[in-house]
Amino acid sequence: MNGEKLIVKLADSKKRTKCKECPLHKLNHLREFASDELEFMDNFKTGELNSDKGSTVLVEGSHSAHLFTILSGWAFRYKTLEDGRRQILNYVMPGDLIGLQGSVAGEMDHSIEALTNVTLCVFERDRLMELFGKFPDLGYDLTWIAAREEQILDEHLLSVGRRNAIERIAYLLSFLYYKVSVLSSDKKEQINLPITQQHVADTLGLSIVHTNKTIKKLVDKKLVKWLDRGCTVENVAGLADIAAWEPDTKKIRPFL
Amino acid sequence: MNGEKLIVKLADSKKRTKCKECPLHKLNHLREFASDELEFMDNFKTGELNSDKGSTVLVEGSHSAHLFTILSGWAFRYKTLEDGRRQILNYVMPGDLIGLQGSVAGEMDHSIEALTNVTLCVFERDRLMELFGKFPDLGYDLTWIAAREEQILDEHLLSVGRRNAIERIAYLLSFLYYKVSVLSSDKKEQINLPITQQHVADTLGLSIVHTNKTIKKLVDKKLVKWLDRGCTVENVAGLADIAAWEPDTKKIRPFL
DNA sequence: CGCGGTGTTGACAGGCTTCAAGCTGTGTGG
DNA sequence: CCACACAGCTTGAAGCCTGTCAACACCGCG
Repeated sequence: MNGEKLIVKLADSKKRTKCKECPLHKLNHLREFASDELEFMDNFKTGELNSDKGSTVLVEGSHSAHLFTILSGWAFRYKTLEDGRRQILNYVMPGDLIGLQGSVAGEMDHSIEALTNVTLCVFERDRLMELFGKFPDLGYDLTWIAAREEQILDEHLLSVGRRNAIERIAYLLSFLYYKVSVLSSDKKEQINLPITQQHVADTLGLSIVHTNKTIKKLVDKKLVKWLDRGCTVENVAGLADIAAWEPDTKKIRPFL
Repeated sequence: MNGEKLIVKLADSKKRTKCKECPLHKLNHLREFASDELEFMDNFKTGELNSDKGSTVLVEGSHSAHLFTILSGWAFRYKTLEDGRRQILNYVMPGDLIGLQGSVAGEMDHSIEALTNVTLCVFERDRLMELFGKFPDLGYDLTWIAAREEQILDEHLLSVGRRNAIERIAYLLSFLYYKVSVLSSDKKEQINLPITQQHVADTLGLSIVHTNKTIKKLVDKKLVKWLDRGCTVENVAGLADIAAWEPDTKKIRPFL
């Protein structure tokens, strides 16, 4: 459990990037916008937000009036029990939407913490109905996004419920590898995951000690390397094999 | 794991209930439809389907062209690993929607099995875009439903990842209790859950033996009774207390 | 320099799984 | 009407996977 800072600052509004110039559009796994959609989004967007590494972006129980899309950086969603036991639910990175539950259910039932410095795109939830009314395609995309998140949670639940320690870790690392890999255009580049072993443990329902010893087995098999505060995947296929898991290869996905 | 029958039969079309006369509207936790919405839904609905207890309603990997709402009966969503280990993801009962993932992602990534005899309402997924176009409110509801399911999966993941055996079982039984309780108007009636200990084990990532021994502890504390193929909850508050869980008390929810 | 976050390792305990056997009730067929 | 099979529930024993406790090494940082 990290010492939780609540440092969230509004970015200089002058630095606000126009949706038209959104760097995420360069990524070829995200669907294209029609020009009127883009115009609406630019208006729907009310600003940007920066969160420092380690800070809490959204707190469980808050009544946030916002929706966010990650522009840069990593974060993770998590819940805790009264006595402090923490369960990481999923990881979010550029192009991912957060806060939909708060917008729809009225209250966040999980928190979000920044793994690295993070820049967020802020949307007004009050205008969500307008989005559904004027741009049915975007409304459909929102449902798509929610259903996709559900699919991922299904897979995580299968892992935590039925895979053993080494299978779980192999699953998580290959899952994250594939999730990040679509974000970098340079395929040669080594992919580094900015997580600690504590994060792995809290994602998979394991203790930190056992996680450490199990990761060591994967390192010995030369499937991954563990560096300071992070790991690099050396053999994804080997990992996916241990986990008996195959990634979703569908390319294009919607985003807001 | 049950011997899987694949008996799914189309109900006699004469028996089709009009959406206007849908028995689910009597339930006061479901939101009301506007009359034009109701008319559209009646048209959107293409028929009804009956599934026998124990049969598989939807199979992982299938490209179903349908969406379903449960009219009566219980079922559960699950995934399996190659070697047969099974993880139950969630339970569905009257008013719940299934098949959204198949509609949105193109392919089901989990299966659904009937716990009791089940009657389903069938919708054409081809007309989903029409729904979003003509009835933004219904589109919003769909997103709401998907986000709500996500919320439940978050809670399950927390349980399986971080709660111990007795907490997990206490959580699951009180969760199911609250989920069913809104369905019966008669509050005095004892609530019976038509699941076996094997289902409990497969939902919570436990072995059947340990599940049995842990349930015995709850029975000894007079929190539940276990009957033949099912259990009755005697003290929900006691269960929720063990699990350190509080149910979502929000009343009204959308449905299709 | 000292401190806190992170990773590493060993010893030990215990929660949970596996194996195995038996019990009960229900349904089916001769 | 009884034999038999089968599904679900119980119970005991043995052992492993995983958690807890404890100590230490490393490193960046105030």
